[in-house]
Amino acid sequence: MFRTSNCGDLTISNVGEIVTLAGWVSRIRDKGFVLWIDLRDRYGITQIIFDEKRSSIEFMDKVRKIHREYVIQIKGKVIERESKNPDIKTGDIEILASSLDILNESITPPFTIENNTDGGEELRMKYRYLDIRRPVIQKNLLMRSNLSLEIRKFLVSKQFVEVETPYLIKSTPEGARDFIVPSRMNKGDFYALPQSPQTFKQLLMVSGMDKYFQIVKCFRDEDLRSDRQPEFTQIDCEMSFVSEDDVLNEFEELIKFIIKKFKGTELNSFTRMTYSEAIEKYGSDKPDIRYGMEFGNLTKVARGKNFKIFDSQEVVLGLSVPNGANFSRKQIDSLIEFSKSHEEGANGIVWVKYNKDKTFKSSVDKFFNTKDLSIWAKILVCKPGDLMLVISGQKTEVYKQLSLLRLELANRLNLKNNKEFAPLWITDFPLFNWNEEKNGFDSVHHPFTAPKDEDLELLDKNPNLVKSKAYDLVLNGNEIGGGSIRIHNGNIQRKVFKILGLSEKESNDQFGFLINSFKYGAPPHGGIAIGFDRLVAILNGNESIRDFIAFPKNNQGKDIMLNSPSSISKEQLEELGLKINKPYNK
RNA sequence: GGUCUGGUAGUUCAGUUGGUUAGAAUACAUGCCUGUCACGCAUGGGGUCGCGGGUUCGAGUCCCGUCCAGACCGCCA
Repeated sequence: MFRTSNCGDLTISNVGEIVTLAGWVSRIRDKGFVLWIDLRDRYGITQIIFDEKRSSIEFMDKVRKIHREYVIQIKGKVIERESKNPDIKTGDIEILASSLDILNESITPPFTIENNTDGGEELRMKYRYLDIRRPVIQKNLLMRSNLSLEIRKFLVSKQFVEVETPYLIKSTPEGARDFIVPSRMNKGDFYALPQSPQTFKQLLMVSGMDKYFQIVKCFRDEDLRSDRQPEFTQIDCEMSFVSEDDVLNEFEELIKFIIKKFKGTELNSFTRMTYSEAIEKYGSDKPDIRYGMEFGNLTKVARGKNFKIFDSQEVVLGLSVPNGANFSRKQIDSLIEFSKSHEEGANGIVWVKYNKDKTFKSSVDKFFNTKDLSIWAKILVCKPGDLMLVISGQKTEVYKQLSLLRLELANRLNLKNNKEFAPLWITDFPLFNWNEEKNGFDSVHHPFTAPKDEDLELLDKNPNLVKSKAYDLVLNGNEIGGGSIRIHNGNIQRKVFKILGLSEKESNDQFGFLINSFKYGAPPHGGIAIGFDRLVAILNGNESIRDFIAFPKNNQGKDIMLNSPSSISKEQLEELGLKINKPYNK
């Protein structure tokens, strides 16, 4: 038997027992007369003691051959420590070793295997198997495992059925780029990896599966971010005979259940906000509502006061910074600098301090008197002691700029509370947006999203104004899920494809199977997909998802441990009927 | 595709206006240490300053190119 206990097991109640432990050598503290080893495994750390008085000299010599990350097996007696360590679970005891086996040696690891490692990102990824030895990463993966288990339990209790859908599917030019897989048996043809199991889950509804879910890998060949990987995991769900409210309620319950289970927090009903409301108030379709600073529209009241900049611009928007009146000139300048530094940066920011003594001090005192500024303060819900920041310009740009400024302020003022969870539903997205480049409409969500019933007529007249039955789930300023009620009527589906610029032939080639299926009695249906990686990360107060994925890829989509992607042999290429263009043929 | 930041010891970083033998911490090795737990103390080894070119009497430092990494924009139905 390799071990009778693990390194997190033993406590004061085990004193006197003879035990065998196995694990990795985390730390060695050699005091000469006595030597301690911190033995580590997934379950914890147990201190092993080797003592000159109680062990032979030969044994001590053997012990001194051990180094960090050696895999050792220890037999010994559990004893109570003379000086205890209250910081760890096993801190009251130690093992007085009587025998030692070195199961495997280790060269010196390239970085320290500790929660506060000295290793940089790249090195950790190259030696990810060592990185995962760090308790903090193991904790993340463990949490991920538990979370997926609890989600499965919840969904199954709600009569969802997990169905696996294929990974080798058909490429469609709509939406994100596909990862492409060449077919050997059908030379010149290609599979694509799914961006999501979207069409399959809809077909499962046509099949009468009623409630489907899958915790599933999805693939998108787009550029990465700290919260975006080319392959990622979604909690993919679909339900039949449901309205928007039904889906929102069901998954609100799921998120509440998760946060209660893992964070012990009881959440109230989620805020629901239409897309246009979110833009009006926060300039973003994924606002972080943990802190206020909602926008106010000053266009009407700020114009006509001879301040030419405002008079000449489309909109004047502002927000109020809590306790901002004591900002120094330098702080305000640096905010203005920040705003300018962005690509679509603001030309300038007008600031107004609403002092504690209810006087105003502003950069536009020449143009606006106390009465004017009091009106601004009312609109921006600015209290004495706060600071108003005002931007003017072209509408969409001002919203963007002010939204960026709001996020920056939250960072600078430390307004993001990691322990707080502020979920939010965004509803009533537009169905289409205009794509200047292709001079045509794109789906905001995806082409299977149903238009609002009351907007059906607008499909023909003015697609721009059509609202959809789409919704996003936002948590602390991160989009963690999105879905919609789908089109289940072939005619409407065809019409939408047409508006998106697909010919009859193209839509039949790409989605004929789906439109056909609708002819056989498709039930009304809808669903949602929740980003599992992001959910795990955010539940742990982290916006980067890499530390919650066992083997993530880097910025360039590379796995630097495997050194992938990589070239393939001539023989493989031939077998697939592929030829690589010169510049890429290394 | 673009913008910004970085690349110096195994690792994380410092390195002034271009000027002597490129430093610190940590890791590693050796020795000491009667209760450590980020143990402590002493000693020691360890460098293609990412790579290529240029300016200069002289380049880690300045210039050009290039590669790599990270953050962001575009992109992500």
